Order: sequence, then structure tokens, then C-alpha cells
Amino acid sequence: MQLIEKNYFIRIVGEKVNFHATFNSGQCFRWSEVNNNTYVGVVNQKPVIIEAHNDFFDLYNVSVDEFKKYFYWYFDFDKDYNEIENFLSEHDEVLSEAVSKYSGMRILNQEPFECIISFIISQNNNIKRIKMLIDRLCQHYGRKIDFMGNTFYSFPEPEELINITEDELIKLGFGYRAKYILSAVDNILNKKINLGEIYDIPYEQAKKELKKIKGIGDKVADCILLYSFNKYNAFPLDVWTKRVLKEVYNFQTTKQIYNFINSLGEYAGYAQLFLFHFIRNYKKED
DNA sequence: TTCCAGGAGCATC
DNA sequence: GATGCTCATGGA
Repeated sequence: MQLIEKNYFIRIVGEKVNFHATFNSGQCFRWSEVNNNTYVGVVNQKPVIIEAHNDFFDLYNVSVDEFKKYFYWYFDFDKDYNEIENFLSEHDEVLSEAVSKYSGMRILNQEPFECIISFIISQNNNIKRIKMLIDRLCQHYGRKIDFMGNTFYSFPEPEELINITEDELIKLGFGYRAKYILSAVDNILNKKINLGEIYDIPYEQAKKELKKIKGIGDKVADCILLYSFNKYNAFPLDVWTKRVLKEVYNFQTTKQIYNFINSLGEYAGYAQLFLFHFIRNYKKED
């Protein structure tokens, strides 16, 4: 990777990233494609613009220092994606097809609190409405940021949600998930669970910690562990991945499914991302 | 009107 | 450990 500093942006050369697939893979909810190959998101408390080209991409509103300290890790650049994609391609034919179709799709390593709240909201919900609810949460409780003539809002910190009530959240449309959000804020602010520790403890133990929060079960916990806590053996089982495992792989028992996940080892999370995106876009042009 | 969406809690067996 | 019911909300 080569990093070039320009006047108003930084240019990253030598990394193949499929931003379109990455941002539409259901792992993040605050990136949008504003026009061809240009994306805007709010990350790490600030708006960021990406202009993607064939052999490089430009990042606006990110300093060299910020890139090295944060975005390098955020975009998973410390991993060898050739190795990851090769492993998946050689594992089986379905993964091989998914990888060839969406090569360059990456896992994003996201802020834990944002990830926790986002995936609590995601339960029994659709992606369009998840994005809408998260935007609403940011607009009401986040910090207003003016940038390039537009207004953005940061994702609220736990402290910014200290006084919210269930009624407020219900009025905003969160429904029965309102109490789950309160549970997450309470557990985190009152140190009933220690987010910093979760990076260092093993998968099973980390999952148990997260499930102390009301509204976090196996699937949501796996998403949080995968997208925020570097547990790449996590394989979130949702309606879509269950569908691909049953209808494409023809697995019929839970034992077959867990054997499959175990066979993927530390690549399970990457496999899940590709399979999820693959089945969702099946028979769709994209 | 009914079904579905990146499910989870709870009761029951 | 597996199954069934219920939980808000809004679009198809």
C-alpha cells in the first residue's frame, strides 16, 4: 500500500477494495453512494468522503495520521485478502462463486457502541428501515456537523443517551426495541459489561458478556463480535444465511450447519459476509 | 389483509 | 436443546 498526501485528500494506492459491495453488505448502515464511485459516511465522529478509482481511492476529511491510527484498521487493511479469498474459493463451489462475484468486499471494523445499538435495531427489521431509525437516532442525540455545505450527525456516544426514555424512543419508531437500547446504555455506562475487555477474551466468553444486554441474542452478538471485536470465527446466522445454507448447500440439520461453520475456522466471518451478500443479490442484477 | 424484515425473550416440553 | 408464541413498525 502506498499513501500519498494531497492538499484536500489522501490517496491510497495498491489496495483492491469493492466499496459498492462492502457498503451494501448489511454490515454497516451509515454509508451511502452519492453518485458513481463516490461514497459518504460518518465514521469515528466525522463525515468522510471516498472517491473510488480503478487502482486507487481518495479519502476526504481524513488526515494521514488518522488513516494510520484508525482507518487502516477500520478497512481491515492489516489482513491479507488474497489469502482470505483464496481460502474461501478453495473451500467449496458456492463460496468460490460468491468470492469471484464480489471480490474486494471487506469486513469493516466498527465502533463497538454504534455496532451494538445498530444491530439491536436490526432484529426482525429490514435494512432500509434500520438505516432510517439509525439516522433518526443520530439526528436527535448525535452531534451536528457541517461539512462541505451539508449537515451530518455523529452517532451518539453512550453519555449522550444517558437521559433518554423509552417513550422518546417509541415516539421515534423504535417499537419494542426501545427497552433493548436502554438496556445497552445502562450496561455500558454502569460498567456492568466492560467493552474494552471483550477484545481480549475468547469468542464464547465475549458472546456471553454481550448477551447480558436485553435484546442481544446469538445472531446480534455474532454481528457485534465480527464487526467490532475482531472475532472472525463468528458466523451470524440470520434468515438469509439460513436460507443459503438450507437451499443452496442443502444442509438439513443444525449439526451440519455447525460442522460447516467450524470447517471455516478464522475465515467463518468472511465467508458469512460473502454468502449473505451473495444470496441477497441472487437473481438480482447488482 | 397478510407477509416479511440481518431476532430475541419467554414458556413449555 | 428444540419448538411455539409474542413483540412494534412499515413497505410490498
